[in-house]
Amino acid sequence: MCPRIVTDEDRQQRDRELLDTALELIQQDNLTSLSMDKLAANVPYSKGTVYNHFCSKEDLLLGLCNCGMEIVADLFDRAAGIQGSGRDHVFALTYAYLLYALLYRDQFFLHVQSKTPSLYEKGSQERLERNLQLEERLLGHVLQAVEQAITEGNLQLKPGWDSMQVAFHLWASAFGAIAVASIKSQSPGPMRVQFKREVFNQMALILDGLGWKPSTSAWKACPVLQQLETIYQSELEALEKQGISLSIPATCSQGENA
Amino acid sequence: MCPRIVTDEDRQQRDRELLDTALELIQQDNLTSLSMDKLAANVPYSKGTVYNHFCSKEDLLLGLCNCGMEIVADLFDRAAGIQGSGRDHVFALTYAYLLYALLYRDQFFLHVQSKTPSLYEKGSQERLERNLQLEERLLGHVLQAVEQAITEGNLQLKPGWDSMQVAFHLWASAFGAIAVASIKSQSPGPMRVQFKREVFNQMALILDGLGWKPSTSAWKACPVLQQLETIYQSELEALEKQGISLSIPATCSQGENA
DNA sequence: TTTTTTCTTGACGGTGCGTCAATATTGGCC
DNA sequence: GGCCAATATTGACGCACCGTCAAGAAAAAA
Repeated sequence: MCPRIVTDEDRQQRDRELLDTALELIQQDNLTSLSMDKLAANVPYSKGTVYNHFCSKEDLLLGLCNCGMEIVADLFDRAAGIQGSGRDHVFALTYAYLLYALLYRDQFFLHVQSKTPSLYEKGSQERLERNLQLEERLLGHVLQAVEQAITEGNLQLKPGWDSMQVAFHLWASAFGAIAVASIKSQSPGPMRVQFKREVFNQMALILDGLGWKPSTSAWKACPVLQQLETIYQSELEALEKQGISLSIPATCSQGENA
Repeated sequence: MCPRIVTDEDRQQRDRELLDTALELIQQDNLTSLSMDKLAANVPYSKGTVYNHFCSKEDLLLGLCNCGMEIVADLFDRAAGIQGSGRDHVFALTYAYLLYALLYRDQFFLHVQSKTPSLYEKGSQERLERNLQLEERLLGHVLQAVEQAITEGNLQLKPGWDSMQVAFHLWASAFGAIAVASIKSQSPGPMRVQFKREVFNQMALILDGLGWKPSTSAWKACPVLQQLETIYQSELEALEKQGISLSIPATCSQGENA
């Protein structure tokens, strides 16, 4: 139809088209059932052309992962816009990340896989770089919240620590809690804990451990939750359609160890 | 060779033989390169017989995951045997889990995957049950440390909390930190944090957040580390052979927020 | 020895990944 | 317009992998 004139917009647009179709296929079935042939069959291009955009299946997965990280970046951007303390912003980021994990579970776990040799060894240079960029951008939001708390005077770094370390701990802790919550709430076995609620409790524990003031109980009353339910209204509605509600923080058991 | 007499020991023994060969193949290459044909080719049985033991590839992976969990269970058993406070035991369990993740990375991540529909929907009933049993056993060790701390008087549960919740947070936090550490220390991108060391810092943060006494600095001096290096001597040597050292806790930056 | 039961085998169908020679499309040139 | 070169597209092909199953082998029973 239109060869030779693909070098710019066209290419980007078809990239998106392919990724969007792939995402649809994932949502219809699941990630493991996605195949390059299936993608090619559901798109007005042939397999060869698909391989012109993604050098391997792993590269496609990397593309989907990056797609997801862009969604998170957008959620984080909105979280950064709320009115509130550094601690409020940590809460907002956690909320956003949990929202993402519940809405896009496959892509959430792709984020881990993208760091694994089996993926990144077969991804294109271009997409790997984008992956690092996006990671940087996400971590930047966390760092910003940490530094806000420091300038507010609510957080004093312990000797030998820097903000990056703090950001790392916040990230790792949120990831762990959300991963376990996301897994446990959809797998067989005993369900002894309200996992989604515990995500926020865990962040509170970390913050308390860091000596990050004010203490946890502030979350209950503060108007951040209402702000969040406003800025994430469409995402929350999408979640409700899937039968999942996220009315956790209001009933969050609080750790009042001032 | 010997049909009809397979109903008991024979079957178990071949199960192990198959799993052991599969583990060898994984260590030679990697998890993704493992295939049922390859396994059958490296074993004195045919593919059909392999499928007599594992109803699908996913079932084999589940078997490998269980294998790994048994290793962890063994490490945890040894950790439970050390002399020390509840906090020391948490430290020891963290140490053991990190050791496991570094030595058997693929199996560590299989533990997550085993909770994902794409795996557990195709696993055999038998192996799924065993998986839950093992999970129970591992969590039991964490619970035990929590309850030891409570009876010692070092940990007082906040109102509305129970030991299971505490164990969940310890587990999720350790998992997150170790996962991120394991991933980041073997993938491209900036390396701004000594990830392995931070695993212990993160646990300290959680403990501090829980109000779990005594405060963190105790780890540095306590004789637990020496005990650990004794009971995990062979594992540490195996790790060194791979060029990874685990001399972290001694230089662990301590959070002294009593 | 023969029959029956149990276990093993590997060839086969179906699917997925990635390649590449053949084909189609377009821009430039005469 | 007609022709050439450069580029994009196609889908059939080779290879690997998963899971099955009819045919066959081995042991126990008769």
